[in-house]
Amino acid sequence: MEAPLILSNHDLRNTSARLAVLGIFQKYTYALSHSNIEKELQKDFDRVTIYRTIHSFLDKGIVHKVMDDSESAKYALCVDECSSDHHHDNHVHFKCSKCGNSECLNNIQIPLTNLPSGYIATESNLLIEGVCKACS
Amino acid sequence: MEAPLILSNHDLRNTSARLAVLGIFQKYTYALSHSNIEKELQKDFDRVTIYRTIHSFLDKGIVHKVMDDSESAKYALCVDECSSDHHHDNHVHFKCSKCGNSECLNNIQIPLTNLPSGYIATESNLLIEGVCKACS
DNA sequence: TCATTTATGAAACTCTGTTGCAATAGTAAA
DNA sequence: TTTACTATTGCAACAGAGTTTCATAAATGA
Ligand SMILES: [Mn+2]
Ligand SMILES: [Mn+2]
Ligand SMILES: [Zn+2]
Ligand SMILES: [Zn+2]
Repeated sequence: MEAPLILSNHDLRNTSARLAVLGIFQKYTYALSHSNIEKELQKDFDRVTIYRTIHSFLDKGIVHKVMDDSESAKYALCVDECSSDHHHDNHVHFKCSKCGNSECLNNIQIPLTNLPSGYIATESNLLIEGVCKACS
Repeated sequence: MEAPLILSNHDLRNTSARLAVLGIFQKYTYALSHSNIEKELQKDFDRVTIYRTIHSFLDKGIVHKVMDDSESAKYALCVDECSSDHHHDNHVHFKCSKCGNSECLNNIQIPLTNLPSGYIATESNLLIEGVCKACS
């Protein structure tokens, strides 16, 4: 979908910072951190603006957080129709130990796990590490 | 096992900082961050010493990193015989959204997942969020 | 006890992320 | 198109996590 339409569909104003950041997310197939995005941007937006842009995308369901054992948070585009109310990101994340990239395996569901009695699951998050298709 | 023995078994010198930090890990059933440990310590050790202590425990296989969507890294004692060479921590981690604690469910194995061709898994990490036994 | 090696404390630093506030830009209605 | 309103931006200042360097202190084994 076109970036300006994505923004208005998610009740966000069409600003140049948001269009630029969204364009970068669309360009890459793996999860990006704040610093990845900052380096990739042509025009210099303020660091804080980039943080706020990521937050608004997260809040409106344009991106989701990708867990990773790295120090800084990473984010990737949501594929399904996500909204402020609900994220549909029950897929597996794969981190390649060669290239370091984390990607969403959108077609692979996280298996249900039998928990001990007394534990109630509401969300789950599976990160698999290894070697990705491009690196193997 | 006694703390001094654990240290020498893992080729670490018996220092007061390490004994104190190890004692704190043994006291809690959930994963701890650097700042959790710092607050819990009676004697004031330097922040850097605590960081270095955690690193040496991680390196020698006394603790393992516990993934969590929180900002700072958390660590918990290894149960099996872990070493510098290999961590045996293929268990599930459970984060309670009420108390905020992350614990190791050492008896629950992470299920194997069918990856697309070209992907090779070497490690996996499953974080389940919900309500823990104590809070439910 | 002594020599050697490893650990610690202190200071300075980097990187990530947040907050408050004044200036600016987007939007929808006139 | 112009206006008015509100959301967004840039800037500065801040807080927290984690690292590096180096001189001093403590642990270990001889
Ligand atoms: Mn994803
Ligand atoms: Mn664990
Ligand atoms: Zn790769
Ligand atoms: Zn709980």
